[in-house]
Amino acid sequence: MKNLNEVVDKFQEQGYKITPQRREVFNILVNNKTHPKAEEIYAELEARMPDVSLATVYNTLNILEELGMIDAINIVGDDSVHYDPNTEPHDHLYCICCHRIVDIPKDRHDPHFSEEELLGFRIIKRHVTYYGYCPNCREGEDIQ
Amino acid sequence: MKNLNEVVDKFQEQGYKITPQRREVFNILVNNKTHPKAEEIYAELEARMPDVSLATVYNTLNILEELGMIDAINIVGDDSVHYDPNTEPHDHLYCICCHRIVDIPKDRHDPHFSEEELLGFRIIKRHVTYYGYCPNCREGEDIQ
DNA sequence: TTCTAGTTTAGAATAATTATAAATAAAGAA
DNA sequence: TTCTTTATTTATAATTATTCTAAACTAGAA
Repeated sequence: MKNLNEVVDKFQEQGYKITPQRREVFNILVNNKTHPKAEEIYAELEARMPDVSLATVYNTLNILEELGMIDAINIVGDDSVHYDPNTEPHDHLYCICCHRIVDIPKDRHDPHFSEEELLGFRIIKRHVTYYGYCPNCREGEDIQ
Repeated sequence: MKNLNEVVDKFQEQGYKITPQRREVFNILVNNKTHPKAEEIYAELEARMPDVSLATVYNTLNILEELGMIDAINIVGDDSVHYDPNTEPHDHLYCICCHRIVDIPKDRHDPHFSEEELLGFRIIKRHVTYYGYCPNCREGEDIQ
């Protein structure tokens, strides 16, 4: 999800209508690096469209995921799904302390998976998440 | 969780009592390779102890996790937590079709992560999950 | 402008998990 | 063994994230 038009086109192409609510969700997600959950997107959306419903957010996210425009991420110890508008394969860092999710630049580590078969499985995608303490939360390091 | 005594000792060492319910949960988990969720453990437990409560299962699992005797796993598209009594670092394969989780033998792939720092994060653990179709579900391959 | 099918909305329903508080039982001490 | 203390179990209520429902609404084609 790099730009609005790309998403709008894909929606229309698939017979989904473009509503102001959906357009605003798209705006929130395009180039968003924060890996928000539905509730967070709803909070931001509600600030701009007071009468919007949470169900609409879920509905839009589900379609976006189905169309492959966002990825769902889940994190051990966090019971809501986070969404990532960057669907290029990349890994994540999660801070156990402040609960941030951070992208790991693709070139940065572990040359990325490219097999399409493993133990007889036909592989579709791979999720890699590192759990740890982010630079901010490491202050006073020896505490944790 | 390779054997009962190991778990029983650790519980007592930490001041937790050993009840028949807990002992039975341990039995279900020791050497279990199926990555069960609470509900599944409860079903098996109930067959042996009809009056047991689901809350006891959750309570026991939470302590086991806190003591590092099992790991929680979560899977995109599956909203319950699965538990892995094998706490040696290893990766997972998940079948999108039949929802099985399978261990990837450690030697089998991707020499395992050993860094303890990445982008300023102090890393505690890493989760790697491959999503795909297992050998059984691949039959009639071109369907999916 | 009209029409229709898809969408939004509020609220109910569902599912996984945690919290509560009374009844019970483990395990150490007498 | 029995007593005592404190943790545990149980049933049930509460909570949280998400999905469902059905009536009201609207995008977009004709």
